[in-house]
Amino acid sequence: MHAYRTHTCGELRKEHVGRTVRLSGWVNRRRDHGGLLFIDLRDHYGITQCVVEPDGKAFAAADQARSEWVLTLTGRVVARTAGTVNEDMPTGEVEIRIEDVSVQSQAQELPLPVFGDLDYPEDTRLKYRFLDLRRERLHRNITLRSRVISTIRRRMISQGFTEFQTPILTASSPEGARDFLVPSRLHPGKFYALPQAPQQFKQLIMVAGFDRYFQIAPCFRDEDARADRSPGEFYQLDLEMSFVTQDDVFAAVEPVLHGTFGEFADGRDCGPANFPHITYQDSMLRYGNDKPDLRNPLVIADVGDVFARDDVAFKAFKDKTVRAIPAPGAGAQPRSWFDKIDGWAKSEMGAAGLGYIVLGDDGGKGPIAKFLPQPALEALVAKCGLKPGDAVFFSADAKTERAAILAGHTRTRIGRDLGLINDKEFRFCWIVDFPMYEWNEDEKRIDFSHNPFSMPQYAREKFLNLDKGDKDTILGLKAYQYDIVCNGIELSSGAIRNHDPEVMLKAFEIAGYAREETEVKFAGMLNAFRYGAPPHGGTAPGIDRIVMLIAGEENLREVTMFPMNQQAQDLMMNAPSEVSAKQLRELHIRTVAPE
RNA sequence: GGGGGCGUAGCUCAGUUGGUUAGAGUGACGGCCUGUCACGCCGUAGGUCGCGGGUUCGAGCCCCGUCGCUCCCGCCA
Repeated sequence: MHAYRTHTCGELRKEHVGRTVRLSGWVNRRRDHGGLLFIDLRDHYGITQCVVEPDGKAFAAADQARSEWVLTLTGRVVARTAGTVNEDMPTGEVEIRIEDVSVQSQAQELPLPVFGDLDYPEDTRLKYRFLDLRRERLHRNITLRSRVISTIRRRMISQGFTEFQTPILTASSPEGARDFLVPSRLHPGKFYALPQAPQQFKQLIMVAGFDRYFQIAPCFRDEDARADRSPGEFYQLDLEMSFVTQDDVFAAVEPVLHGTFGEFADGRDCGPANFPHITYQDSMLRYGNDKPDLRNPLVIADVGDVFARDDVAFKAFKDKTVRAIPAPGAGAQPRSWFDKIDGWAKSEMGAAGLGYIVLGDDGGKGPIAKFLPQPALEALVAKCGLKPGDAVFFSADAKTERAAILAGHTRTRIGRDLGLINDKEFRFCWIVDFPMYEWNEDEKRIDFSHNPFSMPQYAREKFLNLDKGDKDTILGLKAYQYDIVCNGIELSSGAIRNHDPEVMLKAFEIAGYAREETEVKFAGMLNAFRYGAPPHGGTAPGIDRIVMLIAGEENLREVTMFPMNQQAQDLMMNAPSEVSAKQLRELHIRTVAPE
């Protein structure tokens, strides 16, 4: 007989009755009846009830065992009598009569119980991650993650993509997020950077003629965390294709994502196989962000012109962008509901507040209703598609973008509050036509608004002839830049790339990088483009976010095996940590305490 | 860097208007129990109420500061 097990804890059924078997696992639960001792033994595969009576020779040893001890139990499989069968367990028709107990490992009193599904504090869960991972929810999520990655690989390969690895130690690049730096021992004062994404490498792979690349790629960005943004590191399904238009990329990615979600949907509706296209501009207006949750039926309307009317005397909204967020049926909500929404906008969103109007059968009610005479109210109702019993909130700001963003948050808040969001569906869309540049008000200059390597949607000759005086034209330029969004989560960002060295130098010049500087910073890629570069493009869906959505979780930590906390610390491994003076000397590094 | 929430037993939480010795469940330990599967019953131990200061006759509760966790804003090509 094997030293540890003949079967797993999830394996035994009626047909095994009579066999002598050996199981190993953790004590999930112990029930002591004095005259009868039950031990539920758990491993990766399941749980099996084991039982021993006081006159059995194994009783004394079994009686010692406590939660989470690791035991090897040997005994005969017996059928449970009618009435003692547990129909909730796959192994519930049988149990093991314990004849021999071998203690492999003991456990101290647990800081985090494995049994049960209570919530525990995040820092405890992170410090004792190995215990949390034993619990059903995380164990299931992490296993799901593996299956999702496995199916993605299979789908990519079957579509003719080839997986390659790219360097982890590379060069820092300007633009984009803050880099993680690694000091060089051999080159004093110089640093490697961990890749924010294998962006340049995958483009070089296209220049190298490999045609269709993908990788489950680790990416590193030193930016502050969010629930859907892990601190430090995350994984992308990085992919790139040669000789493709934007539509070719869409056609390649849609079946992979839609198919993967469908495979694990478990009854949830994944929407159409071809994702609808929404322009960036439309998305900002109608949904108040560039990652709309299309499960939410609310649509924002621009109503600045209503408040600009001569017969409307509400000064606070004059000369401002005003966006209206409908709240269908909210007329039935108590006054406190409206106050709560308004208070939320003030405290959490830093807004001046949200005006609102409730539509009765005989006109509008609410703090600002009196400023709208009947014709203005009718115009508002028509624009927002309101009916009696509905309410409408207003987000107003002198800055259009601020008004739009507040409206977006409000749309989300109201959609959730009113229970309008169906959590049994996935709604995908492409956000297209992102602006190439944006105005940086703080530093009074033009910045790339997204990926600096994207191809502008503008004729080559005209683009090369742009100069500083064409600011309006430049800020109006769109790029072949697109995102995939699912249920309000940005899953993917991609572009048709700029493979023309002259256009690329010009693109950087517009964003304030001298030609010489661009030549140095992107020497490898620019140089490559001068030796025959195919038109190419791609995208990079976030693996962690895909798994999070499929698992129905709201936080990436629930689908990450060993996550860091919001302050980018690993509480289990104690990272980051101090290093020895010798290590620092070797790296030519001296630390300076913050002020 | 800024804002919101939380912090009481190993763990999950309650704790009224500021008022006697800070409670419950769970876990741990001991005892009883032959069919449980969140077993049940009895008992014992377990507390710097995150930390520091203040107000008060009196602070878990009020005020100020600080630390930790978390969510959000900034940031994230």
